[in-house]
Amino acid sequence: MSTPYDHKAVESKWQDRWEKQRAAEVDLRHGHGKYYMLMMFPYPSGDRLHVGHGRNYILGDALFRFLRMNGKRALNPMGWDAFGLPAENAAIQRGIHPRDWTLANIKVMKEQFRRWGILYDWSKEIASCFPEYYRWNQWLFLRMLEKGLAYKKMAPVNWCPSCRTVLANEQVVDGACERCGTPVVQRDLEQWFFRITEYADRLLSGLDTLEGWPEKVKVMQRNWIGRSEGAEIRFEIPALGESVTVFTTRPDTIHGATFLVLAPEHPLAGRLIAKHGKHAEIEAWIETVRNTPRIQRSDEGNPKEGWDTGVVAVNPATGEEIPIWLANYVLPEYGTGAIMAVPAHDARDLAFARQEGLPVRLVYHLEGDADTDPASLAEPILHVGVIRNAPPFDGLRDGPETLRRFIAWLEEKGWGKARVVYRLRDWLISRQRYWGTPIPVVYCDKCGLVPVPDAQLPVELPYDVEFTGREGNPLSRSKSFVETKCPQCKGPARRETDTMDTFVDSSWYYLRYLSPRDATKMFDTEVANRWMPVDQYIGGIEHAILHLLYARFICKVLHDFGMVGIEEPFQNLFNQGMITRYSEKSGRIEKMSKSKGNTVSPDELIEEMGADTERVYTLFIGPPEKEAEWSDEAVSGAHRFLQRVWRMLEKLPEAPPTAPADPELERDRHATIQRVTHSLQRFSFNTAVAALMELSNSLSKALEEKTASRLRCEETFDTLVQLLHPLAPHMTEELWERRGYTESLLETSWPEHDEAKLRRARIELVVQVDGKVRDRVEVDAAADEKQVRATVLASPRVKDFLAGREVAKAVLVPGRLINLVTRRSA
RNA sequence: GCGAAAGUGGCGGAAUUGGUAGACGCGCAAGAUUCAGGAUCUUGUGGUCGCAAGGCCGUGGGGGUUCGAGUCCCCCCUUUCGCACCA
Repeated sequence: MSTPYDHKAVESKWQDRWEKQRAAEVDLRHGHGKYYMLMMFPYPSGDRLHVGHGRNYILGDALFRFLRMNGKRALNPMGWDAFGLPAENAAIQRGIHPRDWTLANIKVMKEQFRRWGILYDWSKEIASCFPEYYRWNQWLFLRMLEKGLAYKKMAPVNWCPSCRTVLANEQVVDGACERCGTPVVQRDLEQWFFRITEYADRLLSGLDTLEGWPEKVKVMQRNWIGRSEGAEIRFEIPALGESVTVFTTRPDTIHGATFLVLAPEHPLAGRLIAKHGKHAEIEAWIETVRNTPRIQRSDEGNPKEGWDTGVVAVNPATGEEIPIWLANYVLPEYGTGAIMAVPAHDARDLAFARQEGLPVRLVYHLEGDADTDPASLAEPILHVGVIRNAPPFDGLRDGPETLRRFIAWLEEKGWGKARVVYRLRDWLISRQRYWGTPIPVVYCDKCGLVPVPDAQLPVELPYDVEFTGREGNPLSRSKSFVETKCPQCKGPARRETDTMDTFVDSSWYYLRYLSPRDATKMFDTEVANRWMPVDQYIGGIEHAILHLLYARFICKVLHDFGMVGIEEPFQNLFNQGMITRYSEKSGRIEKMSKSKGNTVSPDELIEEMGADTERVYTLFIGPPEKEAEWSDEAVSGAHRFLQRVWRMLEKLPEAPPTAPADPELERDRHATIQRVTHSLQRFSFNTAVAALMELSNSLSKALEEKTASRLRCEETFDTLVQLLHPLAPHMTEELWERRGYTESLLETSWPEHDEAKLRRARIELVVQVDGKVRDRVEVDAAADEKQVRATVLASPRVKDFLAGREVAKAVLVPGRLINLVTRRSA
C-alpha cells in the first residue's frame, strides 16, 4: 500500500513555505561569501511563458539552490524590463493603458515563476517603468549631458514605419525592424545620442579580460566595434582650392590610387558637381542613394553606381591628377566618407574601375612575375608581392613594417597621419514613443535647450494620454506634459517628447537591484563595490551585442563618474540554448514561439505531472548551452524517475537491519556526490540528472535484493534527496520532511564525498592484446605491473589470443587496463 | 567569401588528462503482474556473421601520429551560427 505522490498539494505547500520563509532574501550589508547571479530581466509581454522560456529560469534556480547549499550567499534578484512597444500597441489595439497592461502581465509572470518553484529575492524587485526607477535614467542622462556623452544632432536615421520610431543600428536586422520585421527606411531627424564611440577602445580591450564569457559573444562584439588601423591622407583639389581627406587601411598602396571616390552625401559633393553638365541628373541620383535603405545599400550584391564629377585631385605620392568620383559604395558615416581607390589592390575598387573603365596601376608585383599587365588583372593582388616603381619604397614586401614606413613617410611629408577608425557608431537613444523614459530636457525660446534640474526629477510620464495609433508620439499631444516652464527664466517652454531607448533601462539595472529602494541616489557605491561584479549572468545569445555592449558601456561611464569600482559588470556569462519543437505551421523544427504555434504550456504540464517533472526534464534534455528539441514523450522519463524516488521512501523500512557488508552502495553514493557536484559546477545539468538516476537505480536494486542494511539505504536515500534538491525542489523537500528532518533542504550542507570510499580493494582490469579488448581480470587495486602481468598471462583467453607469440611490451594503465603488445611497431 | 562551433545507435545524448565507445533517458521487443490505466516490474536493444561460445566492423569521409584515437595532427564533405561593399 503506497502513498501516491500528490504533486499539486506538495508543490503548492512548499511554494507557500519558501515564500513565507523569504527563502531567497539576502542581506546586502555583508559581502562575504557573496555570489551575485543574475538572469536577464524579462520583458512582461503578456504572453504566458512557455517551457522554452522555462529553461533559462529553471537552470538559474538550480544553480541558486546549489550555491546556497554550498554555503554561498547567493543573490538572485528579479525585475521587469517593463518599458517597450508592445505595451503601447496593446493600448492602441485594446484600449488598455500601457501601465495597467504591463502591471497585469508582471503579475501573471510572477505567478508562473512561483509555479516553477523558482526562488527570487523579491524584496529587491524593480520595474523600469516606475518613476522610482526611471528617474535615475534621467539623472544619468543629465550627467552624461554635462560631460558631453549625451548630445543631439541631425542625422540620417533608421525609421520603422510600423513602430513609428527610429531604431539604433543594432536594432536593424537584415534591413528590417528587430521587433516587428518591417523594412526600415532612412530619414533625417534631430536625435539624441550617447557617445559610445568614445569608449570603443575600452570596450574592445575590456573583452580581453572577460575570460568567463563565451568566445562567440566576444567575437561578435569585436566585429561590431570593428576597429581598423590605417591612415588618413589629404588630397588637394586645385579647382576648388580645397582638399579632401580619405581614410585607408592601405596607405602603402597610395602610388596605385588612380581615382578618388566620395560618398554622394559628402559635404564637398555639391561643389564638385556644381559645374557638371548633368548637374540636375546627378543631384537626383544623390537623392535616390540617400533614400536607399542603408542595409540594401551596404549589401555586397548591391550594384555599384557612380558619377565622375569631372573635377580632379592630386595624388601626393605621384603628383598625378586623378579624377574624383561619387559612388554609392562609399558610405558617408564610415571613416571620412571618402576613399582613395586602388583598383590593383582592392576588390571593390577593381570592380568599379573595370565597370567604369578607370585605370589600374600596380604597386605590389608578384615575385618572379616580370610583367603583370594591369589591364588584364582579374583579381586584386592582396597582401603579397614586392613594391616596384614607387620610390623610395621599391623592393619592400607587403607587411606591417612596410605599412609603418609609409605612414611615417606621409606624416613627414605632411600629407597624412595614422588613424584608427571604428565601425561602431554612437548610440541613438531617441524614441518617438510614449512608453519609455522621458528625456529630461526643456526647450525655451529664450534660453534654448535647458536640462531639467535634478531637483525636478523625475519627469513623469503623464498617465492621461490618448493612444490613437496615429503618426507621432502620443506624448507630443499631451498638453499637460509638453507645456512647461523654463527652469532658468521661468518663461513658457516645451518639454522634449522623445523617450529613451529601453536599452538604457537595462544598461544599469544590475546596480539598482543592490539599492532598490534608495530614493536619494541611483545606487549605493559601497554596496555596489561589495557585490559587483555579477558573478554569473545568464541569458539568451540574442543579446550578444545590443544589451551586453550597452551595459558594458554604461558601467564604464559610471566607473568614470566614480560611482562604481569595476569596469566590467558581468564576470561570467552563460548563454542558454533555445528549445525547439516541430511546428505544424512551417513543417520544420523551429525555436519554440507563439507565432510558430509550437509552444508547450508549462501550465498544463505542471497540472499533469508537476513542476519538478518539467524541471528535471528541462535540465536533462541536453547540454544547456546547446539548442534542444522538446520531446513530449521523453518528459515521462523524468516523471517516472521522480515517481521511483518517491516510492523508495516507503520501501526503506523493508531493508534488513543488518546485511552483509556491501561496499558497493556506499561507493556509489560517494561517486555520485562527486559526479553531481562536478557536473553542477560545470553547468552540466544533464549529466547530473543521469548520475542521480544511476544512484536511484543502485539503491532500488539494493532494496529489492536486500543487499544493504537499512541504515546504509537510508543514508543513500538522504544523499540522493539532497543532491536532487536543486533540480526537483518540491518533492525533495517533502521527502526530507517525511524522513523526519525539520530544516529546509536549502539550509542543509551539500554532501561531500570521501576519496577513501571511492577506492575498491579489487578491481576489474581490461586486458588488451595488440590494442583490442580480449579479456577482463580481477586484480588487487594495489597490484604492481609484475603481479598484474602474472595474473593476466594465466588467463586461458589471453593465452589463446597471444597464440604463443612473445609479449614485446606491456602497457599498464593502473586501475584501468593492460595492453599486451606482440608485434613490433612498423 | 571570411570567422566560429558542431557531426557518435531508431531518437535526445554520455565519455577530466588519448585508455572498456554508446552511461542515463526516450522509443522499440519479449516476459511478469494487474478488477485494462498512457500503471508497475524484469530482460533485451549499434551493425553484421554465428545454434552458441564468440568473431569481424563501427563515433561524417580519407590519411597520419601512438602500444592504444570519438578525443591529437593534415586534407575533404556536411550542418548550424555570426560577419560580409566598413575602405
